[in-house]
Amino acid sequence: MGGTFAALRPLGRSRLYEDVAHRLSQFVRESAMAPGDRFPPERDLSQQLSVSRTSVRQALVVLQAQGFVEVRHGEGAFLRRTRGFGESLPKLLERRRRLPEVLEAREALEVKLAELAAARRSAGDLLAMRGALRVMEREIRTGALGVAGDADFHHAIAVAARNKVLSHLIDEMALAIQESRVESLSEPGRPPRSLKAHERILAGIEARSPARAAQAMRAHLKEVADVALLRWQPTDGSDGDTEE
Amino acid sequence: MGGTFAALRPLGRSRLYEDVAHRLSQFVRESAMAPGDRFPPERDLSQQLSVSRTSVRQALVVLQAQGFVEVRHGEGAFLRRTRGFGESLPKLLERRRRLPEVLEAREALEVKLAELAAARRSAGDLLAMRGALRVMEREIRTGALGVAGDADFHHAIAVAARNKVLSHLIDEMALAIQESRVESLSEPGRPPRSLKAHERILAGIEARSPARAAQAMRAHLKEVADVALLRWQPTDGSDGDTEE
DNA sequence: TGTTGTCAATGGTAGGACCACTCGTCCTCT
DNA sequence: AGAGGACGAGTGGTCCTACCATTGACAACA
Repeated sequence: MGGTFAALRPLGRSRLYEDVAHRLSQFVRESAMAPGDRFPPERDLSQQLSVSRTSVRQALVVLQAQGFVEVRHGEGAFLRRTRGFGESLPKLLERRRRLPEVLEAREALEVKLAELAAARRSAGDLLAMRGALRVMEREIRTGALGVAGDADFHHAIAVAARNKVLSHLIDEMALAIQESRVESLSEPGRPPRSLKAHERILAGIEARSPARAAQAMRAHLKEVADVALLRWQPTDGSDGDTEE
Repeated sequence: MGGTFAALRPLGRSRLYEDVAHRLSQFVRESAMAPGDRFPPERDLSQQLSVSRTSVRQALVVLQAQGFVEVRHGEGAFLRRTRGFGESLPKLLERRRRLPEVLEAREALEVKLAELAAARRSAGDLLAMRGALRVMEREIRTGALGVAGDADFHHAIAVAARNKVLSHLIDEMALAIQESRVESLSEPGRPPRSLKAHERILAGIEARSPARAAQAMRAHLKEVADVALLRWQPTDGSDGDTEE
């Protein structure tokens, strides 16, 4: 195939509204806007950036969905918060190298979820968890990795924790976590031990012991992290981010 | 003023693209779409929903920014994940009554941040934290609550933790946390004790002791939660959500 | 058989028209 | 002079239409 030429890489054009959003984030910084301040009118932005109003609006719609701006009909668009303006989690997670950070965040959330689940779980929640483990067990017995049962189990815990905010946060990282899950369970001999770990977590939740459940979850994720990190550390070194 | 009539409440019209996004989430559920499946073309959706293509596109842009769909030029829009489809954290947090959930999520994240900060903080990070506490101390001395210094301190910890994913998650909740911060510091006698708690956290981070830092943060947030919850519990009872 | 050109399907952007909401201004009536 | 209301400019919300850009499939061709 010969050499790979950097100049001939895919060229992946970004969407215009993303560029606009990026420009707006620059504007926020450079003009030292503070929360509550108003943005220039859409028509002005459209003209100054030489793009259609449509594109400006799409950018604003995104920024609003992310909670960075608030658009009020008849009044204008206002800055809500400055920190991390324009950065979205999906974008952040798509850039690889994030593995260690994802695992740390996952631990923070899932340990708490397990703790809460132990305190609040209903009988139905336990049923869901047991069902998930049975699925995982059957998967493993038939030679599969057990990713489906694994995912179901953790999700059942999230449900049992009765906290939509935490559930939402873990869902936001779902794709990235799924990757690390597959990664981890692909390690020879890992699935059965993972199943055992899950059973210990379940035991803690079943016994309504937040401390035990949390501890078991922490230990479980610690193992996952160790397996995953061994694979990714060597490739690492610099961060890979494109800072300005 | 007489009685309040539910039928005459502000009428707050939602934006059309939000309705469209909501319809799409219904569609995802009812048609039992699975990740990877393709949505109908924009033009079709536009016609079937009797809205302009513009509105459909805005909805898709939002869903894409939230990581629920992936739109590929020339191919179509594809479902990425199903869980929590269409729900956004800002929307979730705007609906009040979320206080307890926010505090639980905050604890999960900040305890981990403190732990990581203790392991990774640089000398500069310590400077930032001390600076924040000095600001808070001066605020209190001049009769203010110390919210600015408080916020700065926690942010300095997030920076020192060197984890952009966790930082991003905490930033997403920044507004809601700020509310609880004000709430908490408004309690008579609270600011000075909060300052003391911060100093204990700083001591743990300074000593590079993740365990102590985490424990101090946990204790601090426990106090915050106790103060806040006493005020909100009475009003509580049902969840306040509008489930279908 | 493999290569290439073509075309239909689909998303991306532009521009203009018009509607809806907000707020300040100015006029009118008392 | 003050209160109330009419009006209009500014700004976001939606629609429509045309056209560009990318992709994938299929047919035509060598």
